[in-house]
Amino acid sequence: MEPLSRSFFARDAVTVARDLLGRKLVRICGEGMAAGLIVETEAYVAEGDPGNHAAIGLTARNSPMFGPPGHAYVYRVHLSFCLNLVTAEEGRPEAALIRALEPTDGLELMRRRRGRDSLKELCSGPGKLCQALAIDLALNRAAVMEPPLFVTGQPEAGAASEIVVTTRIGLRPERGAHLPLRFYLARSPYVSRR
DNA sequence: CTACCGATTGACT
DNA sequence: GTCAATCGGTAGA
Repeated sequence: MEPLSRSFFARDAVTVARDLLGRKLVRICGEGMAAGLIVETEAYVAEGDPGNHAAIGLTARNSPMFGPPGHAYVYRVHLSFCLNLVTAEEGRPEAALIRALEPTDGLELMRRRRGRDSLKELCSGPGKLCQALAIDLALNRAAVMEPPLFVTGQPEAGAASEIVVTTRIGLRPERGAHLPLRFYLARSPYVSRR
């Protein structure tokens, strides 16, 4: 299936975050392919969002968010990595955080990387899926419209695509914790939290 | 240089 | 539910 191209990402983060649900995130490297369906995302927006890393202005870390859409913004938090897909337009820092996948391809590879057997423990969190797909700082700023990392497929249709909108995970109250910017597939058992 | 702290996870009560 | 691990980004002296 064809990777989604620039125009998909060149929209506001909320629209992209919702539209990513049900599509497939594919990671290819020397060890093989690992992939899963995106079942949970969050949006970080340019205006009125103190939880956005870019809310403090341009820094060395958040600079990928100020670049063109369709690229990865990968950062470390504690011992984990998080993958964001930059959206909107250059100079307007918005991104969609990938929070959980339903594992579909390369299950044994992901099990080995995670050190867990259970399907539900492979990609049910932003740090978990980065470990399962071998995503780290080496992919920061990389285009996500071509191998080794890209998104493909059509969104789920019908009842399976029912979307729940809630508040984002892990933000302190003053960082916009009340904003309805988290999205997940209502019927998926692979989301990080309910 | 130091101090603080986080868009997390896993182990434990 | 609670809490520690562990490291780099950021601000400030």
